[in-house]
Amino acid sequence: MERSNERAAEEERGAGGRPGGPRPPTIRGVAERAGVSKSLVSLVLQDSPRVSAAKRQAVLDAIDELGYRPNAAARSLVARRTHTVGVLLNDMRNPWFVDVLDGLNSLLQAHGLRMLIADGRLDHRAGQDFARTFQELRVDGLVVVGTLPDTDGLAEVAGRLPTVIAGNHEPRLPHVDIVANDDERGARLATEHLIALGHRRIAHLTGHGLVGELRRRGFEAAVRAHGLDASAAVETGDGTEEGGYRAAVRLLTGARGNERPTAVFAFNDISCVGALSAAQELGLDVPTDLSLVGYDNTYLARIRHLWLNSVNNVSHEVGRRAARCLLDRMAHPDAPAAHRLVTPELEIRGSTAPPPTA
Amino acid sequence: MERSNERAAEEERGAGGRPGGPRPPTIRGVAERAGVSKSLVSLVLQDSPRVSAAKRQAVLDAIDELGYRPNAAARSLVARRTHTVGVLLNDMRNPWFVDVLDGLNSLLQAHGLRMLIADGRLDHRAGQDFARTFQELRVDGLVVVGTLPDTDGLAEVAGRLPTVIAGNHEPRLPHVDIVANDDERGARLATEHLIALGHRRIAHLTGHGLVGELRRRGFEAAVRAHGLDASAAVETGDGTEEGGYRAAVRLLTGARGNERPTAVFAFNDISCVGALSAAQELGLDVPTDLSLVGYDNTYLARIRHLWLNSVNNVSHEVGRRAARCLLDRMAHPDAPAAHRLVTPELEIRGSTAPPPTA
DNA sequence: GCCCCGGATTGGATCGTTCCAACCACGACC
DNA sequence: GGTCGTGGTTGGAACGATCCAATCCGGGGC
Repeated sequence: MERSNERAAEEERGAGGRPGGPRPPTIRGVAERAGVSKSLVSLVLQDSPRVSAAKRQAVLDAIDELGYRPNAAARSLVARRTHTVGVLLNDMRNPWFVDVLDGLNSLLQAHGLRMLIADGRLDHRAGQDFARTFQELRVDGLVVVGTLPDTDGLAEVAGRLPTVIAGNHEPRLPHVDIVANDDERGARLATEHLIALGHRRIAHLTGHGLVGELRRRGFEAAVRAHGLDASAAVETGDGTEEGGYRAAVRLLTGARGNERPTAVFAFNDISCVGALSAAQELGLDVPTDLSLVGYDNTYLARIRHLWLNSVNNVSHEVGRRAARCLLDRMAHPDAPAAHRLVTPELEIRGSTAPPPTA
Repeated sequence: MERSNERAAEEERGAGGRPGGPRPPTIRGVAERAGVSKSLVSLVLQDSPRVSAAKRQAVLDAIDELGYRPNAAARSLVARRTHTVGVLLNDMRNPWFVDVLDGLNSLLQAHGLRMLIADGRLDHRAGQDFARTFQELRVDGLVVVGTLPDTDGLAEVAGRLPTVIAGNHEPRLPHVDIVANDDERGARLATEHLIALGHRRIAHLTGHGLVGELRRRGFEAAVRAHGLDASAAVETGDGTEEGGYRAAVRLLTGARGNERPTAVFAFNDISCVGALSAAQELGLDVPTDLSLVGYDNTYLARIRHLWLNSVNNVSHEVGRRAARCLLDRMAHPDAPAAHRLVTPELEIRGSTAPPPTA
C-alpha cells in the first residue's frame, strides 16, 4: 500500500528524477500526523519520561505508519557527536584483522558506537589521507589496526580526536594508547616448548618489521637462557610462503654449513607452511623428523592437513582491550598514553614431537 | 604551535570536559580569517570558476592555517546526498568477500562514493536491523554481498533506495539488480576438465543453499552430457573442512557401495582440503590416485603444499559489475531489475591428472 | 477567587553547510 | 547620462534534528 503509493508518486513526478525522489518523512511530518509538535516527537524518540502515554502512543503510531527514520546527519550536527568510530586497517585479507575487529565491535556496540571501516590498502585514497575523511565525518574516535602507511597524518589526527593503536607497537605519540600482542613473550613460549621436547638444534625463520624483530628477540632470549645459542640458527624470511619455503630449503639442505636443525620456529603460519612444503619435498616427515611451530594461529594452522602448532595471539582480546582504551580515552582525552601488552598462548596441535635422535 | 595552543585551551577549560572540546573551525571561521563571506568560502570549496584568484588564495590559506575540514553531516544534510553506499556482508572472514569489496571499491571510489561496511555476522544488531541503520544514515545506495539474514528487511529498504545484490542469486525483488557468479557453468567447467582427462567415476561433494544446488546441477549436467551418470556419485557435504573430510572418507572407503571414484569435484576449496586429508590418510596420492578440484580459488588453493585446481569465480569482477549496476540504478531508480551472471574460469594447478588405470 | 506550582507541551534558536536571489561596481551600449 | 548586463560577492533561507526557555493547564493552598 504505502510502497505502491510512494512508487506511483515518484513516477508521476517524472522518471529518473534523481536527487528529488519522494523525500523521506521528517520529524515535522510525524508531528503533523500525530497532531503534536515536533518537540514532543523528539522527546518520544529519546524516550523521555515526561510525555503522556496517550501522545506517546500517537507519535509511535505515526512513526510506524510513515516509516519514519531519524536523520543521523541532522542529529549529529546539533549533538556534535556521530557515535561512530573510524577503524583504519591495512589489509582486510589478513584474517587476523577480522578477529581484532570482532573484539572491537563487541565492546563498541555495547556502548552504542558504530564502526566505520576503511582499508588503507584496498582503498588507496583513504589510506593516504584517511585523516581528511575521518575528520570530515567527525568520527568520535579512531582505532588504527596494524601498521599504518602515514605516521605524520596520524599525529595530526591524534591531536584532534581520541586515538588508539591496536596490534602494533609503534608509533608512540603523546596521547595515543597502544594495545598489542607481546610478541617477544610469544616467541619465547614457542621456543621453550621446543626446548622442553628435547630439541637442541632449533632454527628461526624471521619476518619483517618491528614485529619480526621482537619475535626474533624472544627466540634468541629463550635459546640463550638454555645455553643453546651455539646450535641455534636464524634464517631470513619475509613472512610469505615462498620466503619460508626458500629459507627452509637453505636450512634443511645444510646450505649454510650448519648441521640440520630438528625444529623450526617460523615468524608466522604462512611462512611455516612454506617450511612444511620444503620439508616434505626433502623427504622429511613432520613431526617425526622435523618439528614446526608457527605464529598467529590463523585458520591455516587449523586445517587438519597442516595441523600446525602456533602461537595464538588472542586478537579478539586485543580488539576488546583496544575498545576499552578508546572508551576511556574518550572520557579522559588528556590521560597519559598507555601501552598494554596482551599475553599470547601456545596452541598445540600435531606439528611438534621430540627430536628423532632422542 | 597550533596544537599546543589547542591543548592549552582545552586544559584551561577544565580537564575531562567531554563533549565541549575546542570546536573545530567552521566555514564562518575561515571566512572571517580570510576577510570574506562564508558564501565565498563555500564557492571556493567546490571550486567554482566565479571567484577571483586573490580571494581564492586568501581562502585556501585560511583553510590551511586553521586546519579546517568541512563537516560532512552539515553538508549532506542540505545536499540530501551522503556520497556513501552501505555494504552489507555476512562474514568478513571469508576471503571471497574481500575480493568483491575490492572490486566494488575500485569503481565506487572513482565516482566519489565511499563504502560503509557492516558485517551482519560480526555485528548481530546491524545484521538484524541493518535496514534501520542504513536508513538513518541516509546512504545513497546499498550493496548486499552474499546471502543475507533478513529478506523482509531488504524488501523494505529496496523500496526506498537503490539496491544491488552481489554474489547471490536471490532474493528476486522488483527493482533490485543481481550480479552473481554463474555457479552452474563453473561446476560444468570443473567437471568437464576431469572428464577430458579421462575420468569416468567422478564424485561431487555438495554444499548448502542455492549455490550448493547450482553447483550440483552443473556437475550433473556435465556428467549426463557425457553419459557418465551411472558411474557418478553425489555425496552430501556442508562446505566445511570436516564435512568434506567425512564425505570423502565415505566415498573413498566404498562405504556407499560404489566403486571408488578417481576424481572428486568439491563444493569449495575448504571442503576440498578436507577431501585431500582423507585421501592422504587412506594412502592415496593426489593427483596420481585421485584428482581433486575445488571451487572459489581462495588462497588455500594457492598454497603450494595444497596446490589445488579450483574454479576462480573472479569475485573482483563481480564487485566491479555490482558497482556498475548500482551507479546505473542510482541514475535510473525505476529501471527493471537486471540479473547478470559472471563467467568463472578454471584455475589449473597440481591436483588433477589422468586416472590411474588410463 | 487569586496565585502558584509542576507536569505536559510548544516555539524558536541552533548546529554547519549549500543554494538562491539580491546586490554592487563598472564598463558598454543606446 | 541612464540603463543594461555581467563577473564577483553577499545575506538569508533552507536542511532535519536537539535543546532550552516559555507557555499552557488543572489543582491545591491561602
